[in-house]
Amino acid sequence: MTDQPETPAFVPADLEGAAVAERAKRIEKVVQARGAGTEPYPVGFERSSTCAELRARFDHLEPGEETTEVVRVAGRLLLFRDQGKLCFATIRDGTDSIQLFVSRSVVGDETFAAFGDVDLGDWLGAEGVVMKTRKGELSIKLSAFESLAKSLRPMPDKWHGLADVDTRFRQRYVDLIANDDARRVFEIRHGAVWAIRSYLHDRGYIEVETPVLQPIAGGATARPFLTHHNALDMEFALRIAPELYLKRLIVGGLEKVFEIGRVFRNEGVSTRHNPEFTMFELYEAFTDYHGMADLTEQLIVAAAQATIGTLQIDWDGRAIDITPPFRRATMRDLIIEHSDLDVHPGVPLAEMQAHCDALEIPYQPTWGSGKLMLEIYEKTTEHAIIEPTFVMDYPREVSPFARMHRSVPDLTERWELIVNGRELANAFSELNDPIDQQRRFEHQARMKQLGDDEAQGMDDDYVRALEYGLPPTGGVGMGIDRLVMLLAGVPSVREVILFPHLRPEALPR
RNA sequence: GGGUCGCUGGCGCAAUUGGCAGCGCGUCGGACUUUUAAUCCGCAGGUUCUGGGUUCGAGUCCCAGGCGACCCA
Repeated sequence: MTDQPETPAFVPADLEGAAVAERAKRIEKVVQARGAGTEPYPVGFERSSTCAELRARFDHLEPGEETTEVVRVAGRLLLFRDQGKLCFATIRDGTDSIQLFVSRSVVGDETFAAFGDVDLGDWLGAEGVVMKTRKGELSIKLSAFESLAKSLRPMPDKWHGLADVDTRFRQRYVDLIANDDARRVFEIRHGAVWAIRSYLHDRGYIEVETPVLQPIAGGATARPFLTHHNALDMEFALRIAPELYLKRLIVGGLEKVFEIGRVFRNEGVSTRHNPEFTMFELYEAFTDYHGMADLTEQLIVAAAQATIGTLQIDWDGRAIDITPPFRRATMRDLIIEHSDLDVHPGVPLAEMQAHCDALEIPYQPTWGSGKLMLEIYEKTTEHAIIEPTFVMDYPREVSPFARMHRSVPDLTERWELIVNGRELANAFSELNDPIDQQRRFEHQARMKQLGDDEAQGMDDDYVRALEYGLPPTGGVGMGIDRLVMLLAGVPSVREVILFPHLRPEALPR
């Protein structure tokens, strides 16, 4: 420590005007506290209880009742109500909040004056007996307190909170301090992930971790982030999906595996897309895409019940019922419902292109009828599906890892689960014929050569794994972020990611 | 990538046709021993995102840029 480490000569670039003065004033309090022999950032504080524990234990007290139990609590100062010789302060810890009852006649003039010097946002440790005020508010009757961490920055508006979305996401710590809703969303997120893990653990699925750095980014259609391994002097991609590694594990005899992990896709940032997001993928031998649909329904129900306790969801002003079974309908039938067009991959290309022209859908000359069918579906149908619906049987052309349909040519055994017009999950009966897989990789490689930079790269080792034998397998992937959006009822993926990616902050000169 | 909208004290928001930049919270000072966004009195705090332009005069109109939101591709 130097002689005057607190000297406010350094002013952070984001501060101007009154904020600079406010910060300087608080730094001065730090200096004065140290001068008086008190450390504003002490090494620790031994607390006896959390706010939630106290509320559970002493909720029964009558208004005006006082116990003799001395407790020690710690929390951030949120509200301060000064009554002259008596003041009330609300502090919050990670569990709940509680009121401090601070009387000059109880704590003495010196401590009372010191307590008047605290600022909203400070972390405080408090000691006192548990009581209820005459108005019935559970409180700690303060006998002593100490600063646990002096806050140098002013809190946002105590009533309106922090509304500026830019600041909310860039300074999520402030958002979490000020906005109850922000904390609620991340509690739901935790609960949903925990519920999924718990449900699967109870049924014998094992959780694994597979490489994030991959020589070939496969298993999904997306542009990867590329990076360089110095020692090996080779390029790696950050994974766009764990899929191909998880299926290698099924080959290895792990019959029920899943992974919850970050995947990376090199695309724009928007309300719906973050370049890194959390994917849940699961593979299970001796089942198929119907089995995956049953399981997915159960996982969503488990996540909902563990977090919001209901299957009736209000998503952005729209009522959605997620009570299973969800509707299951083929893509072909759904397109007929929403557009009166009966299209499928067997329709001649020229006819499909004419449909696209009529719908003003742009397309590449290399695209076949299957890809055009998907385009027509996305344009006419997907956004109109509100209630949870498994859209079954995707064209083979757009499903390079799904197994051929057992009875309909040119289709695959694949579904996507659509809720409120958005894709929530995606599943297949997995392709396990190594010769077929080899051909599909070759087709993808040709598309890549023709300029499709989202086409799959050839993965020889994956084909080699299939040659050892992948048993009949069902697989499903679900976007955790989107599931949390559904459960929390929020419209933007940024609301469910603690630190979403934004353009670099523009600081004043 | 295109279109529309937004950016005003630390935070939340006003400002009629282009005419003295205001209010609430917070800060600072004062009153108050059972408050609940405490209340009451008073003070301070602004290069209206940045840079140009039009004008006697710009938060407001025009051009360019930055960041964000919404819609479209």
